[in-house]
Amino acid sequence: MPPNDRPIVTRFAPSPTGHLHIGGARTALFCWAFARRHGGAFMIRIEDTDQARSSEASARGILADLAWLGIDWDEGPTLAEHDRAPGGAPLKPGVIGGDPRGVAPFFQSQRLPIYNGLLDRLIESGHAYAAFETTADLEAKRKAAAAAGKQYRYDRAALDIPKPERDARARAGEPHVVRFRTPDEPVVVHDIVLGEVRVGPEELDDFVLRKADGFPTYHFGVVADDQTMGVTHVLRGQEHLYNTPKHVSLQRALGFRTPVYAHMPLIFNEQGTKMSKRERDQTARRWCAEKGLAHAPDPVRGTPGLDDAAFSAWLKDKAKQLETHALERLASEVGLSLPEVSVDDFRRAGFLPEVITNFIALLGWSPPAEAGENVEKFDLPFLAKWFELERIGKTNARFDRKKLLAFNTDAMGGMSDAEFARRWRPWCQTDAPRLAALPPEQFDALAAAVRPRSKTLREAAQSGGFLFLDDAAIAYDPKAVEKNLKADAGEGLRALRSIREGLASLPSFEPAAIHALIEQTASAMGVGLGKVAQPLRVALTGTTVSPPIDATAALLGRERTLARIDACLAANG
RNA sequence: GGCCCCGUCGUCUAGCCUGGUUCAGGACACCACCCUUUCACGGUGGGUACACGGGUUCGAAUCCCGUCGGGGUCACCA
Repeated sequence: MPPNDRPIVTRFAPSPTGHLHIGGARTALFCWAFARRHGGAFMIRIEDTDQARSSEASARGILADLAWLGIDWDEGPTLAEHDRAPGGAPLKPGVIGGDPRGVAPFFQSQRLPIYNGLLDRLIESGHAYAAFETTADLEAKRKAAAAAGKQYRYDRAALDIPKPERDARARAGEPHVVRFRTPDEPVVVHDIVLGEVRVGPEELDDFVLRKADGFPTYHFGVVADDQTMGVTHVLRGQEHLYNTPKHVSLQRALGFRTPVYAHMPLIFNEQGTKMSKRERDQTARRWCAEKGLAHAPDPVRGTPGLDDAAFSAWLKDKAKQLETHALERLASEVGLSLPEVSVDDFRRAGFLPEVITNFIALLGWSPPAEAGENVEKFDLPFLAKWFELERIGKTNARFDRKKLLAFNTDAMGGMSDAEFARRWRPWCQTDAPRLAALPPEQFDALAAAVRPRSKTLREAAQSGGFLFLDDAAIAYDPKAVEKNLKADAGEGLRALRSIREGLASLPSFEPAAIHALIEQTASAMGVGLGKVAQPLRVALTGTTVSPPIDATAALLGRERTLARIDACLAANG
């Protein structure tokens, strides 16, 4: 299947305009898996031709996200070990990336001479020409076409200018773009996933190859680079299907090979629309509108990005997006959880990288029967062993966060306490520093107490929150107090006083001893365990939910446990 | 709107290419029960799908056509 007998080279070519999107991660994963499966090379190329939106920081972030997922590249920008996000998938130590075949640079912004050389050839052979319309001119023409109910296509007005004059004006430095003279012939694309896709010449217009700023457009950059960098297989989302005829047509004009194409189904959100960053703003906006908020909630009101003017403008305009930090501060302040859309969102939400790669691999792909009956849980080596383009489906997939969560829960449940602690620590270092600062023995004990009942690393961290309450000023949930302390003529309070005595004189303040004491207390009172455990839980945490109560008390230690019971008795007794 | 792609449980999918072994298998979600010191986990059981309509065929989820539905795309963004 590889064209000729060249070794397979796949590439993932993100444009560095933000975080790595979950859909992009799947594209990268499939490119990676295909290369691994066939002993080929996987390359990263940064498509930073949009000077206004691209940033080096974004490129580095995307690289770090890929490495975190466990997707390594054979060729491309290098990423040093210390630049990888903590807690990522195990990858060989050292530097990822490099240039074994000598096809660098990997940033398109550094390949301008290559594009310009190719462009000269194209202009020379009459396949491309300079055009001088401004963006405003074109916009007007588009509007006019729309008003007339007609399909807009570039009218080739520039071709009416005699070639010598065109070239002279371009040479003289008049601002212009270079357009491709699209041949008047249909193009048939052979796609591994979709089959043959035929596009007539009336569908293709003379698209731009080089922008007025001298940078190539996506179409031109891709075609030039895939050829010069020896790419054999192009895997990308179906939203690119219509670009492919353009690329094939260009390849012919340039005498280039056409790589094998595979267009993958799209990933949708719960609402059945494309997953995008906007969703996060929409979620927050909807919430604020429902609450009838006129300005940001007090603690965050007026903080950067959340001043009254910005907030109300954002609230009214669906197209507006809050600055990332502002949006997240707002959400965390009001306890709203934003839908995750980028890999980093998922990382911070406490998902494990191997779970994410497993899950997204299943969006549009499934293992062959030979790999086992109904296999659904698998790791990267499995994917590298069994991945085939032929098994990529055609139908768009909805991203089901509940299923992802179930996968993550299973993965955490399958870990030993020690392994969990080892994996949890780096996450806490970046996302829950208070926990990471705990003494190692206490951290490990907390990890063990919290692991079996947590679905994500973040949830585990939240479960440990009780440790950081002020012993003397715990906020008691009124309903919990009523039900567990005051009901039945203060039965809970009696249990609390009784267990306090026992706790004070317990020789060893270990979970097992505490557990035994709770049992004794309960049986002495002639009640079930819950009648003792729950009041104690309310006293220690203010709520009815916490890790196992014996572990909770042991983690707190005798002194703080007694202090909290006394404070509770004082406040509610 | 033009062009194109897609259409199996609520969701992700297996099966479709090479019609019968499938009154359609798995997973998540859901419901019920069990377990239980909270919250979770876990266990057992359950309901739910071949979009619709025509063909072809002894026989269709599987092949063909149409309808409807969903999506993509129509930039000096990628």
